[in-house]
Amino acid sequence: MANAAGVSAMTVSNVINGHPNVRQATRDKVLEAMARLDYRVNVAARNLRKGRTGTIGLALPQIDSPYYSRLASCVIAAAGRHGLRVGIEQTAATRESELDALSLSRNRLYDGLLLSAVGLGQTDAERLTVDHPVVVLGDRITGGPVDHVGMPNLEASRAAVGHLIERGCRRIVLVCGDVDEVDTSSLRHAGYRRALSDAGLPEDPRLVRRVARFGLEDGARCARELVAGGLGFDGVFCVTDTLATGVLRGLADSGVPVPGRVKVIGFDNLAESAYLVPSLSSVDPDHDAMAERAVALLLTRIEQHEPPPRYEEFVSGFTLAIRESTGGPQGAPR
Amino acid sequence: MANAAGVSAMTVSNVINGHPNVRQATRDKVLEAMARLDYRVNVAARNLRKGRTGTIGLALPQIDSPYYSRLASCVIAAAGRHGLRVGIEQTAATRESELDALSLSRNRLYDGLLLSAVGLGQTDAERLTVDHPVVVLGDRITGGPVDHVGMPNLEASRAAVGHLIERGCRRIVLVCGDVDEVDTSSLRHAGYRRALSDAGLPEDPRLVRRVARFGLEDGARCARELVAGGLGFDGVFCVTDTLATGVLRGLADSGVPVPGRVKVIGFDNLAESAYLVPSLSSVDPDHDAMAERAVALLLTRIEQHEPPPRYEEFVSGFTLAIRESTGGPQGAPR
DNA sequence: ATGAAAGCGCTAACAA
DNA sequence: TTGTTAGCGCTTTCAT
Repeated sequence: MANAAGVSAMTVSNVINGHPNVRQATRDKVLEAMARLDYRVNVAARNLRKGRTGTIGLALPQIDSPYYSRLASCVIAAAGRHGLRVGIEQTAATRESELDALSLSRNRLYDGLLLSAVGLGQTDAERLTVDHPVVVLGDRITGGPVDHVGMPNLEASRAAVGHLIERGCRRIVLVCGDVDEVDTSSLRHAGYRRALSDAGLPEDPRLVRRVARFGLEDGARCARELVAGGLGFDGVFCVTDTLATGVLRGLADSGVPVPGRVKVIGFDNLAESAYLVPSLSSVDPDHDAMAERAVALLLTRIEQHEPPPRYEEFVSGFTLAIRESTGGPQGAPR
Repeated sequence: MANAAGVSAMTVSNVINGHPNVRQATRDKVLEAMARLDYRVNVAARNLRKGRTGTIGLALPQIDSPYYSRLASCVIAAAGRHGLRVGIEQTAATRESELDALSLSRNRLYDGLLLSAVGLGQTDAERLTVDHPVVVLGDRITGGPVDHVGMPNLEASRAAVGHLIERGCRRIVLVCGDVDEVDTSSLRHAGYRRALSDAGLPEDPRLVRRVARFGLEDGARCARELVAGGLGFDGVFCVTDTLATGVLRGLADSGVPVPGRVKVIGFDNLAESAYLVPSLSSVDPDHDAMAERAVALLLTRIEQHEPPPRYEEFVSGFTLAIRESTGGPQGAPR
């Protein structure tokens, strides 16, 4: 390539990287040769030389889920704005695969890792203080010793349940996962309890329903069991929209009208939620802000390779999207 | 690293790559040193030397859609089975970005590219015969000169519409995109027409509804307009489940009972479809088979770098998932 | 069974 | 402004 343009490799490099000290005539000569030979830089060689790949890893349980695919989309967009590309690693929510994803960065496949932790817990946090940048997403690991970007779990859940109460619900079910560890379920459980106590409503532990996984089928089954159990309830707060979608279906299976007899609200505000019948009310966290912050933070850590003086903790804002499932007026968006 | 183990770099390399000619004692010595130093291979250096990255690209319009995230999931799984990783490129369905994705492989970031073509058309097919392997997915480019993996569009659409007819529908709407070019819409349009003619039903061009995009909102709007238009129809075949989900919502907005007055069937069989109210009947193509075939084919092309003697054309099988929206018995899966 | 030499294609540092 | 030198860490080839 350099020969073809009649210059040195260095000059070609300077042209490609837009360095200033190249005469226009030389630049043109190089560009012409590049076009003529259909030249492409060899990224592998550049990576080796620079010790950077320009790619960050995003480890998440499964891309094949409305929530995570949206997260991925936001992260890819944010990374693109910073000139980075994104490699996706699916961990199936297992602790082991999440640790595997870490070592991929150590292999210098990635300059840094965004880890959506589900299998790892707070006790693993120290394993994440490795020699390359890591930013943790999700609710399992917070407060260091690692940078973290998360959601306003407690406040948003409190607002969601508060909304159900405002709409007249008095016996409100919480559909969540295991609440014994610090994670999404326990934090949102805390918000649920807070909202009840705000309103002076009693807690009935039988109304806290735990599901093993956050799938559509789990929500549907849970709702059918709930109705069959004959407990009596007039509101349901689900810790994810996917669960809530399943719950709506399970309630339909059981002949329970929504929002007539039971009101339902979810969390995540998936695109699909606005188009369900009835449309699903939901907590809408600021996904874009989270992704942007996570990528920006990771990039900072990549660029200054000393260990950070202090660990960053970012929590996004949120709004409530009120729709038919809690008696809101709206059908589908027009 | 080599020094630490008291051997040459070559021996370390042989151990890492599992070459046979290493004495057990030597191997142990190396493994011990690797563990002690927490050694990781430098993938960039390996890539440079080998001229391969072990990563394939997957270019698709947007990861943030139930259909494409599922495709990605299947492809990542299939690639994993073949020891490859996957880089995802979002093209926003534009022709330009799809061509960009091509040059990323030329940069040797990827060993080959799986291109889910939406912006490119048949006339661009020749631009895809480049010096690195490409397999095209989707319905825009078929029959070479490039390898292609696709769906049984005509037969599956014919079966879907045939099913509506069996269930008593006589005036069946088709919701699709532009049918003037060869693509998903035109192929499924052909299947629709075939099913009508199979049954001796007349075609009414007013029942063919074109939408600009395949989003939830497009389906919903289309359904509302359809009802408002007062045409009279008793069945709807949508070319994607996302459109169908929107249509169900639009019909609900218009007070039209499904399946009572109108029956609806979609295409793709998304996970969500089984949990809608009513649950959505759909064509279920074999996504896993497509992904597996596409990755296997790409790998073949990567390994034998001569241009292929002939271009491969793979079409997956399909089944129909019959649910409530066409009068099927099932509610949500139990 | 192990090692030495060479070089993949690029760019940082320095020299001209 | 341009070129020279060197080396990133690995693996292919060939020698021992």
